[in-house]
Amino acid sequence: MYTIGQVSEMFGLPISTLRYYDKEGLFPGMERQSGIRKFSDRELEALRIIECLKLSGLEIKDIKQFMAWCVEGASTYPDRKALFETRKKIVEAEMIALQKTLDMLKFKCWYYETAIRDGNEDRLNAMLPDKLPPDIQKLYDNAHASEKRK
Amino acid sequence: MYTIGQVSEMFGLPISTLRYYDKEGLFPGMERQSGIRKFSDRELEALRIIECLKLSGLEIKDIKQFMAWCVEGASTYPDRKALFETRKKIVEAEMIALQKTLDMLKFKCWYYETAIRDGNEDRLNAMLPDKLPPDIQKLYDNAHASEKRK
DNA sequence: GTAACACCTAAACCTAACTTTATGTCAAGG
DNA sequence: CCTTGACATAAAGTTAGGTTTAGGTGTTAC
Repeated sequence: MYTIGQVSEMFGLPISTLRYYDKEGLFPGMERQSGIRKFSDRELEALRIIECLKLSGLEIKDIKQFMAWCVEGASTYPDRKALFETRKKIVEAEMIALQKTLDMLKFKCWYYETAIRDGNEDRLNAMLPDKLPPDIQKLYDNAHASEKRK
Repeated sequence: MYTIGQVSEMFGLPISTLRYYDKEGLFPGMERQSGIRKFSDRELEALRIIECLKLSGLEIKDIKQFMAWCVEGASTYPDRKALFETRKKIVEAEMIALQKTLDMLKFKCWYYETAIRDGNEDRLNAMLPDKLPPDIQKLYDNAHASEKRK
């Protein structure tokens, strides 16, 4: 059993955030001792899941729904599974988008490195859009690939 | 040269958003004909870059700074390069975090699939935290890996 | 016995990135 | 001529996810 201050330390989260999460219903059935919150292992595990779900882009109200399902019992297994399946698809799509973004960033790093060496962008402009060095061309093409023809 | 309505169509962005971007200084030096915005190829390219930079997590004010650097000329190449280098590092870190999140999601999908088959979580609880099937164990371990011991 | 702490609540405040609203200009069509 | 539609502005409103503030309680340290 931990106090809110201890949990704040453990997770590196402000106390105000933990209270906000509680107010939003993210710790259903958390114990209290004369008004003071008692975080048990169940709440710590909940917090770990909250951090993951937040990273995956879930909103607070959806996390609250998930926590409510957990309390409700075995009848909500399919709902919980569906939630994770949906998230998985979204995160997979996000990874692909992020890889594209990363290729754009790598290209831009090379671009400005070259511009700095040349002192201008003339040579670069002459290479664009399809006479770049092969490895750079790959980055450029991936970064500029349209989603339409997936 | 395009009107704001045409650009809105082309990029699938609301007109209000384009006007907002303009107000925030994301199209420095955009032409006007008797008050009406004229989007040239330069603004379209800017918009493409804006979309990428937004995806990479950059804020509007930083994008504005970048656009200002572009207008300023060759003396700002190092600033622009530094911006992209920083972004690159951040996105790379994000990819790793997202992979961890994805492993957690995959684990949870398996978890609830199993719970549905069993009708309860008893067998699952008995397997946790280190007697899971090997491939699942890998997901679980990666998802629960602490950042502290990187 | 009082000061320092750690906890509590309700409610106001904050920020980013838009969106909506209210009001107005201007050109073309019936 | 007058309505429709696309453009314009300034300013207010919205939403999520917190954070801050103001005021109060309860326990331990000196």
